[in-house]
Amino acid sequence: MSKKIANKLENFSQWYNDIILNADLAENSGVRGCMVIKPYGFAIWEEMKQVLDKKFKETGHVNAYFPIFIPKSFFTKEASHVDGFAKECAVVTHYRLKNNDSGEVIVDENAKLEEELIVRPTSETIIWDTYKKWIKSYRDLPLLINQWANVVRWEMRTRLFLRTSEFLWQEGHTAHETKSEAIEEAEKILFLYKDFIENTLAVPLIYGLKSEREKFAGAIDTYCVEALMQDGKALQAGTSHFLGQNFAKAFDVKFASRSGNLEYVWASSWGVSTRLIGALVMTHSDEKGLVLPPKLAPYQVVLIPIYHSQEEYDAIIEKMKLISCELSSLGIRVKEDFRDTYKPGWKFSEYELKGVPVRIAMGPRDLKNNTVEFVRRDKCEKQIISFSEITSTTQSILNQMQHDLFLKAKLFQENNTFSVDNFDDFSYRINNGGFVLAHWDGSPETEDEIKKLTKATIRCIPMDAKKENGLCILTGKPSLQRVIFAKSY
RNA sequence: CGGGGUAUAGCUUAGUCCGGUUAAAGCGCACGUCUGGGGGGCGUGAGAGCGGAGGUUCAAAUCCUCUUGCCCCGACCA
Repeated sequence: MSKKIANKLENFSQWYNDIILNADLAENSGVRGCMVIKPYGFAIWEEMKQVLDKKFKETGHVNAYFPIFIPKSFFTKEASHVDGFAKECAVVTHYRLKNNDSGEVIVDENAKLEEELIVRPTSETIIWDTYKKWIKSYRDLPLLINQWANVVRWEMRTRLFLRTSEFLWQEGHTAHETKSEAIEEAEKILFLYKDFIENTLAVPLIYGLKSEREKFAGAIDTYCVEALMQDGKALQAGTSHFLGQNFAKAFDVKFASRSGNLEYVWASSWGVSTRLIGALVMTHSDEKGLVLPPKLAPYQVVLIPIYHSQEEYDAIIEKMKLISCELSSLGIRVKEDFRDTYKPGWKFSEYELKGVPVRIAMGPRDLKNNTVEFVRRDKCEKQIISFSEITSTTQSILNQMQHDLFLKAKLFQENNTFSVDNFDDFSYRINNGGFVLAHWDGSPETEDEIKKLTKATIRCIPMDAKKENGLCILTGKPSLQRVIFAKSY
């Protein structure tokens, strides 16, 4: 092995970086805090986009595109929104360069913008400024729009996929006639995300509401889905916000209601980002490299010939092309790696690093016996199967693997979820990683104090949890239900 | 923004303390060859003037000054 992957238990961060670099998903760029998403990593994002986009369309949403630049005055209209983002905004102040006397390129100070432009950290403001023009009557509602875009948040410390200064995401922005419709929309999307992430990414989640401290700047309520990574830290995987009438009021978006009154519209917004690729890596991968759930794998099956002579090569390739056609016709994504410039062993390692779910190899021995060597990535066990079984075995293994990855991750999550009733147990569990269910008195001050003492934050307040009287682990004040704490990314 | 570290070939690093031939190695790359069921072996070769600027010296990767990038810790972070 010429490529080395750090031990996952000893150095999780290094392991994570090694997986991404060796699987060729992304790399750091010449721009501080920004990454290059390489073709293989982008292919995974494209798979995600395709599945999600279809779900959005099926639920009545349409795509559109809004500008990347937001005039500062728009941005400052919603007070809590500004507070939330002010410290991490990139600002465009000039529109021209020139050469100075020494021939260096400098900013032309005479080309200062009259009003600075904010590079969008999210698009609520520009979108609501636009919606004001679009919404006049209840007949214009609901307005259900999504956009696929990049956003910029000037982060102090960055990590590939998990936190970069620029990232790709989708953001949905909807406008509704009534409060309950907007809430219903926010919840609908929450469950759409949950379904997508659990069934397609095979990443098990917890879901619920964010606390006052953790919710989106400008929202009334933030719903979230959270996943537990293999190092015991939580990762926010998606959020959906009920915005109330906050943005409608800030941007004066009113509509004539059925009863003829002018009313402010009700809003939601929601998003998931390329961070999901980070979640995927940290949930399933192992010491050998990336492990991809079949539904998202750019290649679900890779075909690798093993041969000595040209005659063997020709005969094996001919057979493999038939297999390839047959699998493709079933909608299975197949990669034929018939290159003569790399050896079989090298290819085996390469596709393990890249997490391709199924590897089918065929050598002279197989050709004679009408068999292939079949290996599924998560188990890495070889089995010899006959030609006639290839399609059925592939189909069932892909399904099984998708299922098994989820179950394995789910089991990990369950084994690392604890319920505690006093602060000592709480600290102990938090330090060892995992989700910790505990009573909390509901005050932001207590949440802050717990964060200061243990670095744990409230990941979410479960929506479907049974009510249970208890005492706050920090203050001893009464509490009606447990909330979920964890250290997080 | 505070504390610490680091910068030498495409990559990973040695050399720096204590200045002295043509700056070294592994991986990768190219070519040849033997190979071929798990990143194979052997041989040949190309490739850097040591982050940048200035200084000390007969002589600087090595010493001094300034500067820049990156990494880690902290602060910060929906």
